[in-house]
Amino acid sequence: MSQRRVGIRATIHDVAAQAGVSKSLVSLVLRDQPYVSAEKREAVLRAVDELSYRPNSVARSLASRHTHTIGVLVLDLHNPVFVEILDGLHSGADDPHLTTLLVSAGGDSERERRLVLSLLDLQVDGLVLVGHRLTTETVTQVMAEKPVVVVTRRDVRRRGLDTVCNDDRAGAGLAVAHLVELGHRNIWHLDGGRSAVAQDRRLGYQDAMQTHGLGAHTTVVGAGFSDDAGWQAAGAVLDAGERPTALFVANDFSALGAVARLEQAGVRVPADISVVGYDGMALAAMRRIDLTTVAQPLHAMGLLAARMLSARIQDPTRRARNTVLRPALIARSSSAGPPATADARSRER
Amino acid sequence: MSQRRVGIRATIHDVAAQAGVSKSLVSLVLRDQPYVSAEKREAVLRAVDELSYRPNSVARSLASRHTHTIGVLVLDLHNPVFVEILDGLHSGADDPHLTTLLVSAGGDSERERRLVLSLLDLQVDGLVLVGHRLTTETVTQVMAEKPVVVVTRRDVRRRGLDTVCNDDRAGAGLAVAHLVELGHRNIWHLDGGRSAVAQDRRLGYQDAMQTHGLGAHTTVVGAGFSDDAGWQAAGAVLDAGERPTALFVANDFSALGAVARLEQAGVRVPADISVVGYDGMALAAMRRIDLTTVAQPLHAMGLLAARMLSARIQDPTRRARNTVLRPALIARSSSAGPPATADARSRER
DNA sequence: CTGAAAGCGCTAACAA
DNA sequence: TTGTTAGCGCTTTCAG
Repeated sequence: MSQRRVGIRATIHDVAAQAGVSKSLVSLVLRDQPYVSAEKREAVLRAVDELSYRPNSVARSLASRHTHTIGVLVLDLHNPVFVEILDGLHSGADDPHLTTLLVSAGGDSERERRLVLSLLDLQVDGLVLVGHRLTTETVTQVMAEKPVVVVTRRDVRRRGLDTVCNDDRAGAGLAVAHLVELGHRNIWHLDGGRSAVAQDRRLGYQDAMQTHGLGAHTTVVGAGFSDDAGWQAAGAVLDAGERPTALFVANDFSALGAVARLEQAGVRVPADISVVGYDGMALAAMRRIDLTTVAQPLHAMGLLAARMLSARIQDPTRRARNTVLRPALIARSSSAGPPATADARSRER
Repeated sequence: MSQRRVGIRATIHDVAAQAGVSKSLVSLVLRDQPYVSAEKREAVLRAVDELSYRPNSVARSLASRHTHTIGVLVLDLHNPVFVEILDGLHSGADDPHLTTLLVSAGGDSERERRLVLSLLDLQVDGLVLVGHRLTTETVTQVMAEKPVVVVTRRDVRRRGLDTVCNDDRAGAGLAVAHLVELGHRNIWHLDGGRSAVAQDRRLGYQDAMQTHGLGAHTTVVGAGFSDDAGWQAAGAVLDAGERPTALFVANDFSALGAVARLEQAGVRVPADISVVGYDGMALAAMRRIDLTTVAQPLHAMGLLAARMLSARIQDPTRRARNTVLRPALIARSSSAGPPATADARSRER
């Protein structure tokens, strides 16, 4: 048995020596190529086992020009929405020979750029951007090197860029329809700010209000996507002369902040004001929270992104698709009918 | 100007040709080595720029035997506790030349093993395990190849394994002390199950109760680390003949589940029963939640792990440390004094 | 079926 | 200072 220093990995060379064959033969066996005699194959496998040999994937990549590795940039690991997309991504990339490398810069554009370039330098076979703050220029540059799929954003439009999103406008429509169906008419929107996603949800809200003949009640209060933003905006709602009976909030976190503010002011949810969020993060289903929300098909989005990427890696000439998935409303205990008015109460008798 | 096919990256060879120097000279310039004349350096840099050359780090690693890359295995990205540790890790590894590769298998031991081995095959310079479900055997095998730091677990004890944890027993003591100080005597514990961490917190609770002369009230209800586990266990508490005035729960998620169950039964928190969690995840600070908790210094733990790893990469012979950080109690609105008894009320006059 | 030989793109002595 | 020469560990023709 050949003697090796501890801590130093055996190489294909050691295995070849141990098995009494050539390097190439070992390589063939390891890559499951046909045309290797049973005896030799067995000898090689035995040597591999004895030496606990594992191929050096750096060397392998250098020679073979592909790494069986995909890189994933995540905008923000603190946001469960993205993490749930990652779950889908993992189930769509469950080939045991495929390694998924995650990277995140917490939304810092410059750091994101560096990380993505590092991934490229590591020769990943493709990239998934689960949300990002990259410049259009950087995205273009990256696409020129490797296949890229973008999830949740569709504002960066480039020929050849695959995207997976949910239909934010339609989703906002679902929220409004749900509330209208419960009997609400005075429905306000706490918006998400200036991002493309926030804008779509706002437009969806406005459209839907119009459609339901509620144009006169359309009211947008500036908020944001954070707990705190929802808290502040709800404060503004409370200060308004006339109060709505329902709030459609741009995302779940903000909705939670809004609920907290309302309850703190003694306004009951949903008895006095109903609240509907957006995203459908698993957290919203927690018993303590139990928020009605428009759920994006997060898992499906991740899964699809993984499939689109591998299709593109297989066939780089494949035509890029912009896939838009339909969200679904999940009714929970933060929404109910509007408080009965004296008028309504008398009619109920 | 040399002609290259699109989509194909320039190599050091192209740069050398373009600049009219040798490959080695380019390499020297790129690695900021001294002893390169200003003119040549400039010529190289210009060529690099013109060709948008970026070194292939796979080739670089193969030749130089190190990758400037560290691998991080995360037990569960859905748990904010781990994500907050990651934040610390990133700030401790903020060298722009260092890339941190994240990998997660959602607690699947076998997949974790494969991922960690992949990372090793990619020749990462070191590994951080932020929670893990690896067997002791796998950890030992991994340590034999590269420096490893384990965060949050200290049950796998190996010479040469660095670990960073918080002091769970002391933390449990803080929770009990807080409640005792508020006037509680009948304090129960909803535990976290059989893991080493859960056990430490349980033991810490039991010790502390003893210390405060409350041994007779010591009651442990089996629960777990999830929202749902807390919900169930709180149900059991409600069904008990005599009820405690305070609950110390094994972690924040479980505590949230418990609070939800109590409130659903009309038991007010903290008016009727106080609840203290453990971990100090940022989520617990959300307005809607506002949970009193024993906070681990998550950021510091991550930061420290990063520093320990780089120290170990620098000097592999460095003696391993088992660092235990002190947690701190954060009082929020889920804890208050016990409900005044008739007796106490009369005394208050 | 098997082995020899030529790289993959870069670093690292060693000369010059 | 700069260029030449060997590899790093593996894959991949191409003979045999």
